[in-house]
Amino acid sequence: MWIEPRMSSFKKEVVSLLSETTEVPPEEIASRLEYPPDGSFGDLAFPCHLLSKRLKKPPQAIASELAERLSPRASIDRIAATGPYLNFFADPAILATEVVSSIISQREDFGFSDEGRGKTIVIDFSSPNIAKPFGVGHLRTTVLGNGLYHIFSKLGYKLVRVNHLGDWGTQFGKLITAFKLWGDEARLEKDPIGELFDLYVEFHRRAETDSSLEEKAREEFRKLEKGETETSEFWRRFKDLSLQDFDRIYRLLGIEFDSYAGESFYNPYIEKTIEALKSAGLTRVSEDALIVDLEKYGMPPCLLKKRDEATLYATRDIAAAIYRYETYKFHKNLYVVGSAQRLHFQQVFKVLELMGYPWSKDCHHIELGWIKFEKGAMSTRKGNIVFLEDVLSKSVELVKSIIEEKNPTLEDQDRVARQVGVGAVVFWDLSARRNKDINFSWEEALNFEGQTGPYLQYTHARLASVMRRYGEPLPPHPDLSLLSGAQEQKVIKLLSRFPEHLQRAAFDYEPYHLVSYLLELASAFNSFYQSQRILCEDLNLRSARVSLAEATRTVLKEGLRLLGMESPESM
RNA sequence: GCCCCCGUAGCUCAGCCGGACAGAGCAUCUGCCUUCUAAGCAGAAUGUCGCAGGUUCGAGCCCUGCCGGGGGUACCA
Repeated sequence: MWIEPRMSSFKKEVVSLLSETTEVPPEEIASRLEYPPDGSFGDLAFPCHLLSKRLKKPPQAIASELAERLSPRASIDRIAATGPYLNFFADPAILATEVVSSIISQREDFGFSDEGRGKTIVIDFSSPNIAKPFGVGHLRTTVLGNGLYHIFSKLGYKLVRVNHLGDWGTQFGKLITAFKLWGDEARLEKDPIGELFDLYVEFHRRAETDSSLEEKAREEFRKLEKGETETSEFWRRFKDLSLQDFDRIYRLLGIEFDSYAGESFYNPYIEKTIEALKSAGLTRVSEDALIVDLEKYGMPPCLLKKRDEATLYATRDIAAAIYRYETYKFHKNLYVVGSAQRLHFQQVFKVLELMGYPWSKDCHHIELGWIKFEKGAMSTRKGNIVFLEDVLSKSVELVKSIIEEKNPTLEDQDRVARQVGVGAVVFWDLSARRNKDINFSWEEALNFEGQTGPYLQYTHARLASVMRRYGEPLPPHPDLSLLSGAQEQKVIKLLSRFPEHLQRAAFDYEPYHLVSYLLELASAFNSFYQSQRILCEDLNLRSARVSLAEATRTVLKEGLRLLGMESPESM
């Protein structure tokens, strides 16, 4: 059960009041409290169905009885029964003062927690395959992993971002074979990824009719694993060229890694790992392959070595997990990888458990849905793929033309276009829960209206603009109790919930929770903005509203940062 | 065959632990820029929550079966 670790003083008050009178433990009360669907019902609701069995009374009676007995205190303004619900209303003045002033004073640290102090989380994400183009399909793991990195960091954890490059395996045998047969040296220099990609597609096309190619590829990979010079040279070159290409994309997205230890990195640890498995009596030979039998656990066997002695990715993942524990002593070890690999990770984690590692339970596969095309799935092998770089640059171009049309005098247009263009694509990817398959369409990924990244960025720019117009230091002692209007209160209530949404996003490994929260916040603010003037005549009210605007700006900006997006000051 | 995920408005998706009338955005239609950025706001319209049973005071949510889509199921990752 998810227990919310931090509460506003209003919620604490409600919890303790209810707990005292009903003798239900505070934790249970806290976990049962709901936000009413509509503000007119109240700010927090306690469903009395829960007590109805114990007290042998209908919930409606319990609610009205409790409403009679309980008296409001401190930050609780009013208590009322509505049907089976007991509704609590927060004191608007106290709430406004508490929330706005704490955001103003804590600034971007608002929502920070030290729950993760002294704990390390290893997060494996992005992990593209060397020598293949970086497709939109790779966006999910990259953006989601980066989001989780920011979110957990904010909760005080120390994060180790690992880019587990796919730089090993039979695919390199294929590439080397193809390059030897049909490679174009000059083109490799000029357009490395393009050349390698075409060779890869060519290989698979020809392999359909020529089965000797697959055999040649396996032979090349065997040479690579043995460290033969000529083969290793090819590999090294392909890898370096690819990394340069990826680096360009990571810079555009503002993503960094702490380690690029990919599959090849663990090569020296493989034999040791296999020996450990053997001496633990876990392995056996079956159909000429070395396996760990997992039938007892309802899973197919975990393959460690193929018939031809070459290793598989399960072997490398086992070695990598052990390495990561020994190196980082992680509290959690996360794999942000497509759900297609679910069984693979179940097998790997089970093998680690059988090896006697108690930390195997701290390894989690953060499953992701696919990015699909209307016309069937993407496949690198078949060559139908949309390059992420094309999507990003198209988006940036489109933003540029919109700026020219809407805000031609804007300074630093290229920079803003990049921030907004990239932000739109990043946000699009985060705009559904992570295990959902999403369809790639240019129209949707490059939409800038409604629930989109640019909408949030625009709201931020608008706030920044108001603050510029205000042009003075923040008022030192605003009377925040003046923020009693319905729209102001709605924004304030949402601001107060930022920490819990953050917490929930971390708990579920689901940045989407943060996404939907930010949309709600932006919408509530825009609603307020449209109907009330912030820089109004009444100076006391102006001070209070400016403070509210600044608090909203702070939370929006910080939220966007956590999602890996920038917040332009104007756009 | 077996296992897993998904099915909610024309489209894309929310719906927290079973709880108040099933909600947003896009698209469509109607208003609002001489006042803080209209990439915005206000409003209208749109539903057999895949189908059939069951559990429950109460089911979009839990259980069973079926239908449809996707994925996995020993030498790709």
